[in-house]
Amino acid sequence: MSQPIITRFAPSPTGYLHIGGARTALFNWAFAKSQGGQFLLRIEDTDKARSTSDAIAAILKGMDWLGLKADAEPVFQSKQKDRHVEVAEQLLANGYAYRSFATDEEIEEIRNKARADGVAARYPGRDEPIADEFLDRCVLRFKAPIEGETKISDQVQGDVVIRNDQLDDLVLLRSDGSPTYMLAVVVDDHDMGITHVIRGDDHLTNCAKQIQIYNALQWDLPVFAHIPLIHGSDGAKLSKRHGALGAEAYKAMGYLPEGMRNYLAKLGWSHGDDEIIPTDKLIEWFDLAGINKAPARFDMAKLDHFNGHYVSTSSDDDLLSSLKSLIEDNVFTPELSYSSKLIDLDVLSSNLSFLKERSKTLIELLETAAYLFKSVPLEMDAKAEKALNKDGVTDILEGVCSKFTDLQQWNRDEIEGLLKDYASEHDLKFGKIAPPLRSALTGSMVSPGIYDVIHSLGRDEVLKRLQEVIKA
RNA sequence: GCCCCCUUCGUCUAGUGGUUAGGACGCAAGAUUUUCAUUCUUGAAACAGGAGUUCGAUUCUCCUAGGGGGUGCCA
Repeated sequence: MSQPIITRFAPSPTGYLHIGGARTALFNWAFAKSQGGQFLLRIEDTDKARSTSDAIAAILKGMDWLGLKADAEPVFQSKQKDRHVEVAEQLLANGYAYRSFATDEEIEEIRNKARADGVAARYPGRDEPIADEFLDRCVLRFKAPIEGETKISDQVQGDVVIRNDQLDDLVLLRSDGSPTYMLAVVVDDHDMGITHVIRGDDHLTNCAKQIQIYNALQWDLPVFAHIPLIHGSDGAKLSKRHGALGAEAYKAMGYLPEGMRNYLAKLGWSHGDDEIIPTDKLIEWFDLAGINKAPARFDMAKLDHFNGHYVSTSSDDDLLSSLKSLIEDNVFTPELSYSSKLIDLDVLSSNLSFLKERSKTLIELLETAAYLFKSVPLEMDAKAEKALNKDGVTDILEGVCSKFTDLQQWNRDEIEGLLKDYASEHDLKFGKIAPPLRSALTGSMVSPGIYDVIHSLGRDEVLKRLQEVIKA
């Protein structure tokens, strides 16, 4: 039996779960699932000054929304401190680390000199012991090899070779005794039995340093896969300006986790020409070989396209629960033109079949459904007003109104038949009667199909809205 | 500065020495239609540049340019 695959997503809790992090998490999750392995979550909070509990909560919520469930409780790196220190001391005992002290000015001088020489920095204490008086102010540095080179065998980047003289003596333990990220990742990945490290390629150079630590510890290396970063639409680093929002923000904008997953999966990974990749296919198809080496740009228009697909193909039940969750959050005030308090979930639920076909996001869907929750007198926009002011409109509305009153069965087919009959009886083109009806019923010239509108409103409301316009 | 990575239509990508360089989003035009959206059809649109290697390069090598990352007692 082969060794089970274990991956992890290891965000630092200094902000929300942004789009790049979400994709890294998705890749780790998809890879683990595709291999029948486990996906773990580790919160890298070794920098206590920058870590916040709000960020932890946001990341957890984001993961949850995206449907990326870890196979175990999250590991908090800060809680592994003792183990990190233990490993650091082992490194010191074996001659792979040294205590170092230098003032900020001295450090800067050392770096400037190293930079001028084109090599990485080395620090006091490396070759001779540090004076006793400084011992309590020392950091513990890794004594990185100077000769030779370090090779990263990366599943995405291929073999990347970096000369050892380019890799500096990083800090393992800060002067207050706390472990740094560089030490902690190595120890935690090892202790958690991580077999595949899939992360952003901003860690590529660091990876070489980490490999040196693995070697000093005589630990086996995990498989590395450094994926390119996501850029904004202008090619620059992703920022708030172009979509580097938290996962929660995408939920608020009406995106579905499925749509997000599909879009994110396609951003930097491909499976031939396949575009629509539902989650079960993603799990079936995902592989490291399909990951692209070039960075990708974030494109909202394509996200919309994928999302629209999932909105219109989701079952009404699934859609309703997403809608409920969105409405409960009540975070879309600026997105929606009316108060979410007016939304009647039962009404919404029974009309999802035609609403979902024309919406790319849930917000769009709710916007399309707005006419359902308005009450007379309706606010008319300019174009609707115009359609109602044409000659003969009142006659048409009155005629249709009385027909509606007598209609036996209030269903779509009957309504369609009624309207068509009315049109032919009065020798009117359908284009003459639909616009004023649409205006009177929705206050707008843009709406779902007129039969759906009429049917969804119900007889009472239809008559009420028509009469309101007729008497005006 | 030094080190590392990247470069196919506007965008996401397929491609792995010989293809009319394919698909998707978006865009344009047309069809359908009661509006909008959908759907359908059609169209415009790419191998960053330069040297090699080769009978033949989008594909292999090198250089240049551009972009990104690293170079922290951040992760």
